[in-house]
Amino acid sequence: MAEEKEIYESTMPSNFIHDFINEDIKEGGQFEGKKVHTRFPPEPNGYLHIGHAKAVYINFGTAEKYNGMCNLRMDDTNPTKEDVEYVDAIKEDINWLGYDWGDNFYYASEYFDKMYEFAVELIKKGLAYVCELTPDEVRENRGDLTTPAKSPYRDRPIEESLELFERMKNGEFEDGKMTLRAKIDLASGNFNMRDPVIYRINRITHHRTGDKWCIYPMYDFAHPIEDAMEGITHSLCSLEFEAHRPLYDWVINNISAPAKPRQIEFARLGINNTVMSKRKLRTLVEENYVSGWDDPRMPTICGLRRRGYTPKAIRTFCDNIGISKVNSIVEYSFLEHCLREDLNETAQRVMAVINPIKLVITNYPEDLVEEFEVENNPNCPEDGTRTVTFSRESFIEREDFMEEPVKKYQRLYPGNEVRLKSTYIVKCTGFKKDVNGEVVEVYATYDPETRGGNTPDGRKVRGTIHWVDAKNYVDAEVRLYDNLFTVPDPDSGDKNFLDYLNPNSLEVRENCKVEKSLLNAEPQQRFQFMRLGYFCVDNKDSSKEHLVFNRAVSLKDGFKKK
RNA sequence: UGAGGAAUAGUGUAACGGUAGCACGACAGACUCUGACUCUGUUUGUUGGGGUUCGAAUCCCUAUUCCUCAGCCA
Repeated sequence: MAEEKEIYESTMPSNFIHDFINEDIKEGGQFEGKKVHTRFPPEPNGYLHIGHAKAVYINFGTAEKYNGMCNLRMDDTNPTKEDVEYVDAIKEDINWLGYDWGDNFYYASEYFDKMYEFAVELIKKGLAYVCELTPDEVRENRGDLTTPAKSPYRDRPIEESLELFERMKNGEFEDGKMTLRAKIDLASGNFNMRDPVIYRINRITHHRTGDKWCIYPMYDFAHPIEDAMEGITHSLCSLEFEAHRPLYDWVINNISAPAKPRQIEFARLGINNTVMSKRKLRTLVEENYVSGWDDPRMPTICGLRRRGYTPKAIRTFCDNIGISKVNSIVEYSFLEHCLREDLNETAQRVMAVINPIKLVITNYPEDLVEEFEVENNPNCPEDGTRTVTFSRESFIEREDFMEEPVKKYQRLYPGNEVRLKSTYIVKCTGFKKDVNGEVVEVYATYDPETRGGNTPDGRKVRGTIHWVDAKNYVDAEVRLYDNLFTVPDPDSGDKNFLDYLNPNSLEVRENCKVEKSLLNAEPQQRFQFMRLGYFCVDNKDSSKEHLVFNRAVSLKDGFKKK
């Protein structure tokens, strides 16, 4: 997959975050003279999806634009859900998207010692205390929108908290028995400030630190420290952390922080007809509604990759959806547009028939086989040509013949002429039906004067259809995809999102006929099947013996909609 | 009900007191050996109500709607 890596020049349009950064780095700004330093901090507990791609784009893209740096950091402060399995997958996906963190790869767990020290510092300053409330009791004492919280342990003497915290660390108390809480403001309208828990006891083997720790810091305490330790200037995150910013700043301002990063929040990405939450994606995988995290219908990065998406298409998508603080839902068709735009430039054209029916040219010699040169990409003459063979019998799409044509139909029907792409003009003379009344063969005659598909007499032939020589083809399996969900927003409404699953999101065509040139196709290679769409060689199931193609996206069809 | 955010064409996003623009979509046409691509044109918008100003999407007031927060998740 390394060959997919490209160097991009920054095309990132400006946005409100860049406005803030410009203020910060100019003369007199809080980061004057400093290099812009961002970070992308996924928790290694699942696979990255297109929503993460936006966050990756914003953090890495911003650093790139300002000639700064972006760290990749695994935010592994809660071993309960985390696993190394995800670390490598996350790295691969970010890399594939075209971003490079260089040596700046970190784990939040690297800072556990430092975080412990900072916690002790807070206790010593009288800004944190050990609390013995159970989770239920904490909830009961939290108060509500108008009444303040209660915390019976908040006046515990500093020395006592210091001792208890150390004993917490040493494993003297059972899980959940005690927490360390920051002493802030029990009456705050912002619940995050009502003496938030910053350390909990949790005896779980951590995938990095093993059993060294039985206490783990909470996100709100850990994250600002992680950022400060790495010299992050701008900590860019999504909107739901807005209410956490006062706490983020409180931590930074009350410990001996080596740096004072600035948190800026942006709206996360929503796309219609799919779901984006890790929990729901996990459900789809674990309950076998899809074949895995990389099922081509999934909005995961690995799913999109397998489907045939390109890093460039995803980056263009991010460039064009913009960055703001408005919660919005982007249309899935816009993502598809970005893919078509890229693949139209780069994908080689080939002919494939995914719903075959036999076409017999009755006046063509039985044993003649002709060769024709076909352009690989008419929009890109420098991509050259390839040779295809043509003989008396070909496969064409069933949809390209109609016994009784509908209005404006310009393909094959009795008496009508079409061009077989690059070869001859043929005229439909008849067809054969089986006992069920199903058309099984179409007959036509060809006009030898039109070799190459030209009309020396200047007559207009409206339709051009693709075909595959019945003497020279390869069988293939083609997988066609539709939206995973039938409604724009499966999350809304009273029903479970699973109730909106599209039963027809996957259609497998086993008996497809493709050009022989496709025998040399590599996994993940993308093509335009003429008139059908852009297809990608499946990176798991395809082999020389059994070719499998995924349709990444169809071509726009100006006919159907009329 | 407390706190914090946000409202610009169907969708997304600009305009930072001075002509509401761009992209996608839709529609119409041109071109075409892909009913694709490309090209041309059309369509549709500042949440409501007040105010300040020569001038308001932008500033002020007010109303409305939507989002986030009461995990020992991140």
